[in-house]
Amino acid sequence: MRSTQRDDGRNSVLGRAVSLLSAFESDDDRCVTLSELARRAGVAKPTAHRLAGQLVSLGLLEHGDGGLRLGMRVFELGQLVPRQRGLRDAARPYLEDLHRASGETVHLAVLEPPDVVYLDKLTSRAAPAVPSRIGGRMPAHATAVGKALLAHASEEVREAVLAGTLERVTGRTVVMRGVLLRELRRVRADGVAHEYEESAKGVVCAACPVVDGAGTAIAAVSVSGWVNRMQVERVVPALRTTALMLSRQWG
Amino acid sequence: MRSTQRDDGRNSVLGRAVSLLSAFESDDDRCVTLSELARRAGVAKPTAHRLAGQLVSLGLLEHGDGGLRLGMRVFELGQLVPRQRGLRDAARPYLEDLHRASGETVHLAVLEPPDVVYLDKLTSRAAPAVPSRIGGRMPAHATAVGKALLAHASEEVREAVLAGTLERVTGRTVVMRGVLLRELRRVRADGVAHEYEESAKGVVCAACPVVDGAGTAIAAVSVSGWVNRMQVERVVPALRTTALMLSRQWG
DNA sequence: GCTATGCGTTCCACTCAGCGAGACGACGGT
DNA sequence: ACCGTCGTCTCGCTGAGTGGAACGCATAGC
Repeated sequence: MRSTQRDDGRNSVLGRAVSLLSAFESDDDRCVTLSELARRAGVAKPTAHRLAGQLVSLGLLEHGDGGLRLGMRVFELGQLVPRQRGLRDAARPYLEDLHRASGETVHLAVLEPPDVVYLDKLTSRAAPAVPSRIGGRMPAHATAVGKALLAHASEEVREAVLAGTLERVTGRTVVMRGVLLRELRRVRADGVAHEYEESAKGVVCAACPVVDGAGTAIAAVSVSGWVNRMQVERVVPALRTTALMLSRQWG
Repeated sequence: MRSTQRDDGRNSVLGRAVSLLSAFESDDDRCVTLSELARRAGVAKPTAHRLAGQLVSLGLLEHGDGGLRLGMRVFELGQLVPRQRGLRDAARPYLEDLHRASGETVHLAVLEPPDVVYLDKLTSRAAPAVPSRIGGRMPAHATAVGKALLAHASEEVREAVLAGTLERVTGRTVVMRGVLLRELRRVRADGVAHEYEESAKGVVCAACPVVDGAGTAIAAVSVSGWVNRMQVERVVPALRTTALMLSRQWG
C-alpha cells in the first residue's frame, strides 16, 4: 500500500472539490454536465454527484440550463482577495490616465510563481488581441510584466522560477536561462522590462515594477500594442511615472 | 445525539472549509491568525490547522505577514464565473459611456435572492461614498438595481424575496410588503426603478433592468449621486438607452 | 525573575463521513 | 427495438477526518 501520501492538495475531499471547480478553467463552455465534470476532474461519478450537491448548497456551484457552472459566491470571495482588492482600487485611476495618455492596452499584474496573474486590463478598440484576461495566467518569463516582477523579486523566487522549465509560448519566447538571467539583470538596472512578440505575435510591450520600501516588486504595470504601430520608447516615460506614483502610495 | 442532519452545506469538510474562507468577509483585516480564523469559522483549532494547510497548498489561502489571507487562486476562479464574465465584458464600454455622460457613479448588478451582487462599479472623484463594492451584496429591496431586478424577475423568486424579512437599512428603506409590491408593479410598467436614500443617506439612484427575450431581468444598470446634486430625471434617458442596448445584445 | 495568555503545532484513539462499484429509470438519437 | 448517456440512489467498507489534550515558544504583565 503506497498510500503513504504526503500529497496534501490532490487527494482529500478538498482536493477533489477544488478539482471540480478548476475543471471550469478549460473554459468557454459555460455549463458542464455532471458526468463531464466528473470526467474532467478525475473523480468517480457518484462522488462528483455528492460533492457538486454540497458545492451547490454552498453557492460555489449553481444549476444553469442543463448543466452546472461556477456560482456567484466564488466571484464574491474572489473580490475579497487582499492582494487584488487594494491594489486594483488604488491603481485604477492611474491606469486610466496611462490608458488615455498612451491609447494602448494597459495591464496590472502580480507574480504568482512561476506565472503572472492579471489583476486589471484596459483595452482600446484598435488594440491587438493579447491573450491576457483579468484573472488569467501567463508564464512570467514570457511577458514584460513577468520580467519586471522577476527582476525585482527576492533571490529565492527568481531562482525557483529560473530552475523550472521555461515554456516556449511563441517563437521568440526567451527559453534559455542564461539569456533570461542577463536580461533580468539589465531590467533591474534599468527599471523597465521589454517584450518583443514573446507572448503573442505582433505585440510589443513595456512594463515597470511597483515596488515596496525595500525595493521588492509587489506588482507591475505594462503598456502593449502592435509591433509596427506603437513606439515603445514614447510610452516609457508615462509608464515609469505611473509605476513610481503607485510605488510611493504603497511604500 | 442530534446528528440527524441532512443539513448539507454547513457540516462536512466542505462546509467547514467554506466557513474558513467566508470568515474573511468580516473584512478590512487583511491577515488573520489561525486561531482567530478557527474562532470565526466555528471550527476546532486542530481542524482549522489541517484544513488551512490543505487550502494553502491548493492556493485558496496564503501566508502573509503573520497571518493567513485569501489566495490568488480564489480571485482567478472568481473571474471565471460565467454570470459575471460575459456580462461585465460586454457591458463595460456601455457603462463607460454612461459614466462619462452622467458624471455620476454607475453600477452593474445581478440578482442573487434575496440580495443583489455588484458586478461592476465606476466612480467619480466627487461621487458620494455609496456602500457598494464590486463583489459585494446589498438587500435587493433597498436598492434601485434590486427593485429593477425584482420587478422583472419570475413570479416565484419575487414571492420568495417578499416572503422573507425586509431588512431596514436606512430610515427610508421600504420594509412593508404591500408598499414594496405596489412599487414593483409601477417599476414593471415604467421600466425604471428609483431609490431615495433607502440604502444610504444622501444618495439617490435610478436603475433599469437588462432583460432577455422573455422579458426576464438578467442584470440591472444604475446611476447614483448626491440627493441634492443629481437631477435624476436628467440621467434616466441615457440610463434607459444603455439598458436597452445591453438587452438587445443579450436577447 | 516568574507567571499568564495566546499563538502554532503535534499526538492519538474513535468513529463516522466519504467513497465508488454497481444498479436503476429516464431520455434521445439512429 | 436497441444503445449510449444522462442524473440518481444504494450500500458495505474503511480510512480520512475529528477534536480534546498536551507541548514549545513567544510576548506581555506583575
